[in-house]
Amino acid sequence: MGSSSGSLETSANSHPLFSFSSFMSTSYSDLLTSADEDPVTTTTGDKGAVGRGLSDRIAERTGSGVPKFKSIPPPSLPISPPPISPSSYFSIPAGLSPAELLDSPVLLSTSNILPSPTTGTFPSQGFNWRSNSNSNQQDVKREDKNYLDFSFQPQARPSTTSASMFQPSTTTITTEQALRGQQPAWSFQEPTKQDSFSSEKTTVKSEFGSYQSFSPEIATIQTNTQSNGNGNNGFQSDYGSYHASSQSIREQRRSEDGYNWRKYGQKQVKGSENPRSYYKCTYPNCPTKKKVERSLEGQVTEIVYKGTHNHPKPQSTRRSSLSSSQTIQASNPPNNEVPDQPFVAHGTGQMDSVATPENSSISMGDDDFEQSSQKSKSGGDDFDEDEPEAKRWKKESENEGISAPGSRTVREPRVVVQTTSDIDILDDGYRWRKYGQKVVKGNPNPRSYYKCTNPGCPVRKHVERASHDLRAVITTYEGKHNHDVPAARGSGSHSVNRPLPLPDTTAAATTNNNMPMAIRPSIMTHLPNNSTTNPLRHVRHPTSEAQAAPFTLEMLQSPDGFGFSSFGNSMATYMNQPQHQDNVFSRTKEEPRDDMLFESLLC
DNA sequence: TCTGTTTGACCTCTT
DNA sequence: CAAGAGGTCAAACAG
Repeated sequence: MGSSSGSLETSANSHPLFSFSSFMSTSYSDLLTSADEDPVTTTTGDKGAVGRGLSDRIAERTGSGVPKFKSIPPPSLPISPPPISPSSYFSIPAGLSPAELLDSPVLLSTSNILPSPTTGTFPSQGFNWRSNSNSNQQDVKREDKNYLDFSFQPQARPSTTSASMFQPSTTTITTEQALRGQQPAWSFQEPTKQDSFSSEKTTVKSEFGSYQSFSPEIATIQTNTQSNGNGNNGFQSDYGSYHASSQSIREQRRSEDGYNWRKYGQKQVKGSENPRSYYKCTYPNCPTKKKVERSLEGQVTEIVYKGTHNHPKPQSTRRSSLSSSQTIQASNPPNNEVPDQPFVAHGTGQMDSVATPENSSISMGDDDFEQSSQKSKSGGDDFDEDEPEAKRWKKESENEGISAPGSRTVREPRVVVQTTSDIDILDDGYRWRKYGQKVVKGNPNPRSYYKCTNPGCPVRKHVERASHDLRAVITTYEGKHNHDVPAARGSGSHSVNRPLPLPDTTAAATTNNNMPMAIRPSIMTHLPNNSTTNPLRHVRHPTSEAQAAPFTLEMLQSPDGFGFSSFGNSMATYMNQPQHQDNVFSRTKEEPRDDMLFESLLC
């Protein structure tokens, strides 16, 4: 994985498997038709089927149609695309689990994705994201169906999936964040077309909103780790093949992420109209849990994982096409300790169709290909998952201000998908356990609260995105580590990549660009020249010598506009927020506001 | 009968 | 210390 984001982007531009510019400047029908006709976008290898509708292909392969799932929403839900609001970032289609997006290669695209505010992790994966329409939704406009048939081929990269490309312990990935990462993944062919892009942003949102008209169950995220986009490397997704497997609907619904979950509770949380459901992994003694918030439309609005699976992904017949899965995993022996599953190549729209980033494996393709994406121990998470403290989920989130209460069809589309593990190896080298999250006054963005997991260490920190610029991540430290930086887990290179100690936290608070960039090993693997090529500059955290009191302001930004610039532009556009290139290139101009932000945060 | 979901009650933690 | 909120339990229920 020697590919830097630069090379990736270059590749993407050279081979715009998915040209966002064209995407934005043409009708979706044209685009998708074109995309379908474009051999490059054919990732299944079944080129003959590409140009046809999903339902056709399914019908052809299965002799019937798209299997109906338990929770197929009413056909053609007349959910109009949410109006764009300043706080609207993205709308996950009702059927397309945000987690799927989250776990989809799109969101894990390396080139320009924002790292987790806490981990600074840059998941990476070349892929194709193929989302298809439901044959059951015959009344859905063809155009929309075509749209759902698009492919993302954000970047070209070697077919080899490096285990270290992934960060099993990566946590707290929000859809917002992930989606921003997604944007640049759409291979912006011509930065000069940003204006047109901007002008189309509404369309983009609308189109995504149109997802809601589809049954999520048919959404297929197609993953392709191949660089050429021909999808011949075996890590392919094919909806038809996937459904050709004769697994039961129930089984599909239950274990889209490869794990089996049992719902053990549901609560109506304050500040949200969405009920929160609690799930446990059904594997004996597996401590993994997840909680899922769904909108009234059934749209997943938040998913928070807790814990790490202590078992391999179930290899039961419940999984589709076991053989393929086994094949993949044979080449990538499952980490029993931390099964991986970052991607769900084919989603059913069920919230179960998600993968825990910290335990992810690639669930790819027609045969439910699964590939342990993180075989290195860089994210091995050798922590004790069962320790008492991990038993709690403390105030994970309060999403007031995130979703607009009282409105079903026009609720704030900002979907926050959080995936957390109990303990994170953050990019500062220390291990942190998230113990809470809250939306604080003055900032609509939730603040993640972490504490150092080292026994007796009092250090805590909280991380949040600046209200004025989501690319700005503010990390506030409290206390001083009474221990050294823990040894890297499994990766000898980890220590090498440890963040450079900051002389003091003030420096950290004021540094924005060109700061030493601490990148986790996995990142390093594909961003060898991260200091210059990585689009995201995540300022280092203070070390044990410099955390006594302080606040650290971390800014995610691109000093050179490389990669990230397109990200910034795209994101700003996508978010429909007036933060364009100025923000991208002139972060320092906002520092005064950062001070103000701090003040507000301290209140 | 089994498995999973629902839901009210209870527990724990934070404020 | 109390109140409120979130998380979990477990009996009842459904398929």
